[in-house]
Amino acid sequence: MITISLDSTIPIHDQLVGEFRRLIAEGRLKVGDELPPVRQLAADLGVNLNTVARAYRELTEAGLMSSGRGRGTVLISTVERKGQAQLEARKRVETSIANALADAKIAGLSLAMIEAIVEKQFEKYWKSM
Amino acid sequence: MITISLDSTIPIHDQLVGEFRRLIAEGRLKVGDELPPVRQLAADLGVNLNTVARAYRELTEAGLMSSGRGRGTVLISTVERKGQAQLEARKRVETSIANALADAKIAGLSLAMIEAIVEKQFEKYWKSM
DNA sequence: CCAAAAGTATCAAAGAATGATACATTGATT
DNA sequence: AATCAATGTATCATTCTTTGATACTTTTGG
Repeated sequence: MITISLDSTIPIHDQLVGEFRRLIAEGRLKVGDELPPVRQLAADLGVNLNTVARAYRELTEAGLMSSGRGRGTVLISTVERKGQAQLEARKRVETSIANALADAKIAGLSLAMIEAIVEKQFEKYWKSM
Repeated sequence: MITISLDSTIPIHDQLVGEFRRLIAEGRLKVGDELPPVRQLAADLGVNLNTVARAYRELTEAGLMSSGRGRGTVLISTVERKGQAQLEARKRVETSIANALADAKIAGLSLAMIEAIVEKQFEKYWKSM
């Protein structure tokens, strides 16, 4: 369900945050669902428990999860509409899309193929709504 | 023409590579165009010349630029269709798009707004072709 | 009430990014 | 041809980030 790349240049905790946000956006994680304990997920992935804990902390600070000693970590929201966060999100998404499309174009992918990729992702997140 | 954020979590040399790839994809950098000397761009941006040099080196290793002492750095290609690079690019683009859309959805952006953002970027790169 | 399980805190170690400085090569000017 | 300025490159130090090892605290279940 969660996959990471140990030899990627992007930090593991960032990858983990991305994976969980993906699961949330896909609707495969619902409010009330419990996340695996940090030790268990860390062991499964072969990383340190602090790395997983950091990901959980960032998700918690984003208002998506709630963590507590002994209690575990649970999803409490699937959206973070924190006031002006939407404006920042807009810019962030814009540059992410721009970078991805530039990457694709320079790699020589055809316009049709790129459109297919984008369409596929849209359907993944908004098909059943 | 090139803008970076000094307090972003993403490394400056990565930002620079992204900026140049964007300029290439937009068609604002053409084959034969010379890039600014590392010292000049570094001074303009307020960073170390090694940071710029590293970005140039990565772009050179990608087959897009050609650098040499005394000569400077020049754009030699706008595409890198290195055999199996397209397959890797496909995956990379797919996860980039997935992450961006998940980010947007969780931030509470409307589907219409996200579609507008994506459409705008497509036009930027493929309008005049 | 106790023990197991969970997240948290602290500190060390490893690695990456950035900076300071010196070097080597090219090209233009004379 | 000689020289010099301009350019990328190499080397090393420094700072910051990430990751790891370990101990601590809190909750829950029996």
